[in-house]
Amino acid sequence: MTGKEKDFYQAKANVLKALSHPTRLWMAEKLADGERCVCEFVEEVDADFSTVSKHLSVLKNAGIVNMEKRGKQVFYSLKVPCVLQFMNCVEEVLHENYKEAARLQKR
Amino acid sequence: MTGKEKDFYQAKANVLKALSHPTRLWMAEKLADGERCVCEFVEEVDADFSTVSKHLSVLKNAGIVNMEKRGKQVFYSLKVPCVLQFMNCVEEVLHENYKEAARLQKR
DNA sequence: ACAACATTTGGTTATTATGGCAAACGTTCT
DNA sequence: AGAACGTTTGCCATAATAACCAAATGTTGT
Repeated sequence: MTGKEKDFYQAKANVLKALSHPTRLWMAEKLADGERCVCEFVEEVDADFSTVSKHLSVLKNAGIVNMEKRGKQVFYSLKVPCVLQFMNCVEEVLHENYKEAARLQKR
Repeated sequence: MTGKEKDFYQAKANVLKALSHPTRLWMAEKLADGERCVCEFVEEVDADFSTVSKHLSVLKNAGIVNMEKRGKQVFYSLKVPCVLQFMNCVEEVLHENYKEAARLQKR
C-alpha cells in the first residue's frame, strides 16, 4: 500500500465508520424518508439530546447528510442517498452468518 | 427504536465496522482478485504479522471472509463479494466532499 | 524428536469513541 | 431586555481499538 493509496483507503474507511454505529445507521435510514429535525430523533432514540446531536455531526462531517437551520430547529437530510443501497448486502452478510450459526448448532 | 430493532442495527453496524479500517478495507478489496495467504498481506501492508492476522480475523468474525488452512499457510477469501459493490458509492461521497471543500476554498 | 516456518494469542500501552451532564449559543416570542 | 426553546460544545469517565512484542500453537520436513 503506497502513501496515496493509504490516504485513499483511510478516507473511504472514514465514511464507513460514520455509518458503523447502530444509532447513526438507524438515523441515516430514517432520513431516506425525508428530512428530520434533531428533536424528532431525540424522541425516538433513547439518548441524550447532546448524544444525538453529536451522532448527527459525525454523519455530517463524513459528508453523508446535510444540515439546514430553520428557525429554532436544525433539519438534517440525506445528502448521498446511495449509502443506503448497500444495506441489502450487509443484510446478506447477516443472513449468511445466521445460516452458518444454525448449521454449527445442529452438530 | 425498539429492542429488536436495536439488535438489528447493531448487527448491521458491526459488519460495516469491520470494513471501517484502511488496512481491512484494502485487504478485502485485494481478496476480490482471489484468495491470499496471510504472509502475502504482511509483505504488502507495512505492519506486524500479528496485526495483519488480527485484522483478518475481524473480517472473518464479521462474516465477510472465509479462511482455509492448507499446510502451513492460511488462505483468506472473500465470502460475500457484494461488500465491495458499494465502494462506488463511498467514493461518490468522497467526491462530493472534495467538490465542497474546493468550493469553500474559493471564497 | 527436533528445527523451521506460518499463524494466532496474550499482554501492554497509546489512542480514539461513546454518552451523559452542564454550560453556552442562537432564535423566537412577549 | 428577558424567558423559553432547540441545538451545540466542553468536560469527564468509561469502554473499545490498534499496534507492537513475545510467547504459544500447529504443520512440515529432517
